[in-house]
Amino acid sequence: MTEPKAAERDPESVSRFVEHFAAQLVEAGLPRMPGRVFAALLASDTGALTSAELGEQLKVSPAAVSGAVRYLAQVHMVSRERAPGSRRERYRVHGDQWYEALTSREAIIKRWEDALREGVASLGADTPAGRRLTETLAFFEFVEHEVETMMERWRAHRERLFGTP
Amino acid sequence: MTEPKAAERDPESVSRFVEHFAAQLVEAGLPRMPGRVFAALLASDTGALTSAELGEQLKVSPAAVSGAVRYLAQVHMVSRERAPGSRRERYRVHGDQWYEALTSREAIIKRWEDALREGVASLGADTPAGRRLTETLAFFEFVEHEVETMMERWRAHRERLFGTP
DNA sequence: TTATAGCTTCACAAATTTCTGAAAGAAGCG
DNA sequence: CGCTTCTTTCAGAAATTTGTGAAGCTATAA
Repeated sequence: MTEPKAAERDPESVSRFVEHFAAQLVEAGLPRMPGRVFAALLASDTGALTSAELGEQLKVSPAAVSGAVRYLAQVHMVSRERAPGSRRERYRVHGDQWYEALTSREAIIKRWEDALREGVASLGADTPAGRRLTETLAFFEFVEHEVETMMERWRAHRERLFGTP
Repeated sequence: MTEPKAAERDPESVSRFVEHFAAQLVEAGLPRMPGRVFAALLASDTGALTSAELGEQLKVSPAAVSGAVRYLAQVHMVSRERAPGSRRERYRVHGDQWYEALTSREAIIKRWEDALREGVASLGADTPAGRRLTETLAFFEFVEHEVETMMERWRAHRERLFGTP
């Protein structure tokens, strides 16, 4: 073989996946750079990369990485950690953590509900439009609760599939 | 009273709700104009409006309405109907229909799954990264199924709340 | 303490997205 | 059959979003 023993990871393959998956995330509403950063983390072996590594792999400036990571941390899709005694920050995707972030999106649902309640109040609960908004509100409240129990079921299901984490 | 007997709907209140709710939709990833159009339909008494009505209420050109509606129809959030014998098109938000559109987003999930499968294949199922992707894939497959059953539960729940549709 | 590696912030340039006006295309109606 | 009314398409203007380079901060290390 001409290949060195380790480092089986073909950067090209990795990149192809990263860009492709990122594209899907973007289509689902995530801004581009956060999408790429997240995909890169997901495809990394350790599940964590430093700012520099991300910048190099994605061919973007430190500033871009910084912005993307800030976004991802804000929506709880990654966590930042700092190896004690190094000013290198590393960003990690925590399996569970981001499923929660993705599915719950609690904040968003809550805000929808608020907007709907406001609408019902100002249009009148006994008008046709008010009734429609009321039903929509009920739907979101239902979903909110369902998602919670779904995540419990997921944890059980996962353990069954992959063994206790 | 100085108010005429009907038409209790204060255009100002309606507009306030429309813009506020649309803003939430936008934040969740919907393009702006589709968001506004959808909110306007949701807040209408009949649940359906014509192109002209939408354009007037939102103060936008027919072209903008056309584009927005095309988008919404494509993702099944509204349906178009044409009163027989009029070239006026009207757009309707069908309660159930759009919940499904919102939650299922089948196409999107499917594409995520495809991208993940591709990643597992090219990174190797027995690498750490491959294992992470495999688990993520399992999560989506799980969610896909759960959403389906959730919608069944919703229909039951709704009937309990509002009576048979 | 000072030097320095590394992250962040900011102003601006580039690319993308979004809306409009104008013209072209359907479909009922006389 | 043409007229009229409505919708769609298209090119371009306007606004927004994204990413960069450079300067500024912070905290480790010497």
